[in-house]
Amino acid sequence: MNAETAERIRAVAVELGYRANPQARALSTTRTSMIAVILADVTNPVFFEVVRGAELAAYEAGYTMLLAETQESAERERAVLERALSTVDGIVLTSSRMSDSAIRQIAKVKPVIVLNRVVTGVPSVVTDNLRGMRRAAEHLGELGHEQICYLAGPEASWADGMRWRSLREAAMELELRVRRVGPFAPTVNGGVAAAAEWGRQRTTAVVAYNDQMAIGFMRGVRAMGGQVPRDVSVIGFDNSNMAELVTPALTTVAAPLHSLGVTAARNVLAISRGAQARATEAVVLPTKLVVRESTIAPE
Amino acid sequence: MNAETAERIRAVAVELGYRANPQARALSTTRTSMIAVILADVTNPVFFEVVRGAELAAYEAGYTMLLAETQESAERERAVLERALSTVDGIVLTSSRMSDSAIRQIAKVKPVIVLNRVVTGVPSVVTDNLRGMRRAAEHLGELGHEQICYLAGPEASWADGMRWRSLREAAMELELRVRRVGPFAPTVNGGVAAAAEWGRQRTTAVVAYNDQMAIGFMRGVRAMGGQVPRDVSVIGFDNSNMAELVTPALTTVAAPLHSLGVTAARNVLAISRGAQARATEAVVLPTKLVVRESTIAPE
DNA sequence: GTGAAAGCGCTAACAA
DNA sequence: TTGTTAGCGCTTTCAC
Repeated sequence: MNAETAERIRAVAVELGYRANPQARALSTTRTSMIAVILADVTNPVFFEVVRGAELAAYEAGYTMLLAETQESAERERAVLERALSTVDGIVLTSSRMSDSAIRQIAKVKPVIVLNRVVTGVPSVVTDNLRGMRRAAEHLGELGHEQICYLAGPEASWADGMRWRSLREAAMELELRVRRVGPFAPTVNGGVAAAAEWGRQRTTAVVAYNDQMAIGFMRGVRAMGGQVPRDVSVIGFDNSNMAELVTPALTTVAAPLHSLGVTAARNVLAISRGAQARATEAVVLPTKLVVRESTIAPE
Repeated sequence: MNAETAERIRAVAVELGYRANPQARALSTTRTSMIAVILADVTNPVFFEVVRGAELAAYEAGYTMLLAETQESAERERAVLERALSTVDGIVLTSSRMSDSAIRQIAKVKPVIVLNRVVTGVPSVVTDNLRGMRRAAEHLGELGHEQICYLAGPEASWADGMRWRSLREAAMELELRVRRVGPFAPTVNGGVAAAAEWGRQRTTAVVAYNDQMAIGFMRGVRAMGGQVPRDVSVIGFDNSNMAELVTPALTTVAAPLHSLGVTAARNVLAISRGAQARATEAVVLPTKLVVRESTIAPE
């Protein structure tokens, strides 16, 4: 058949509204052109850009994104994974509640990329927590603060552990004192609770596990009659869209949310197409400190 | 085969990690147990709860949700739909950019539910804009305002048309004066632009197309040296999670975001299972006015 | 290069 | 009831 007739056939096909049946194709090729993104909470602004990035990367590669929310429930995460597993060509796991070994198990069956967490043997994409926290500490140091209180996020969170350790190390080098309160839920309400805790032994500066907590903290301080940044400087983490809408606008470590999503999706696609995963090496994406109104020099 | 052996087989099956292949099943049944949710902008807080509701309803019914973002591009919407169409059992269309007839076309091929828009012949689920706007007008009237400025959203938006008309009617009955400025983009920046426009002929009260615009408006007013609510009362629409985080906290008409998502998903599933769609009747979900700090009596 | 046929893993219709 | 078989619509292999 020559190229011209092929073209004509194609033309008639679209005219007739013919669409290849993806299920039939999938059945013989075992590839569905779909990837799954699993996350704990669609409501968390941190994920917006991640989801958008992943969807964009998928779209560009001709893939469709399937999104499932686990509502922070391990049981639901299993159920969701169970369902998606045989339907997709790869999985992006965000804020998973599962154990490392459970994740490795899944990774044996389908390509998996873990986001913001390191699981040995499974490729991952993470934020550069280390340098992010370092910049936060430097900023505070430059302003003249001498003591920092870290508002910890969820206990089991890999990212929380990294952030706290990074902050502590940076503080040590810069000769700042740090302490840690928590753990708290990584939400606005968690931040409010953290404010109460902080109130019992105040510091002139606070670094929160994430923006949501930082925002809650500011609110808590205000409820206690205090004022940010006059009474306490606060730094968040993520630079979610909330950060600049809040008053005072939040100084925060900007995580590369969009890139995180794009990179994760691309990598999972690459692996599913047979690329050799440089398994052990996590891809580390850079952060940057965004200084806004919530940090000033102490009195 | 008796029930007992059936059970044993089942047991062995899970032990062996057997999973029915969904593609093969879909091929013979023509049902995939997936629904698609199409939206313009994952980043818009209005959709969080909608998406969550839809995902929840899907999950409970044993379905998986496929999410696609159109980035406000009609072309992308087509492409996305093209891809999803033969992969899902039903489609929830949110903030579609397509024409009514294009939507009807799709609805012929697969069950479709339209959200926050009425397309004759296609079942839809909408917010009760009428009573919502009426409550907003009443609230302002009770406070003693006599003139209201409506900050219009996107021109082509069905919801914008409804909201403006509803507000105007309510105002007329309550003997308030209203005018309309815009259209503006339904975003924070759109609201900032609206503030400039409003500044040329001020009113003591403003009702915005949505929360995002209301927030942008407040910011714009502040940038112009004004203060909310002292200089102008403002009411948003949606009660997205931003509304209570902003300072001053935003008075807003709460749209039933979660129910919208749940209802849409359930209905599309029902139709796909053969339920007779009460085609023409849109399901209208109730709103409620949430009074916070951004509205007070005029001076 | 072109065409025919087998088979992907399931469901449903049909015999037994 | 139980067992058998014919497809679902594609891809791929294999013979021509």
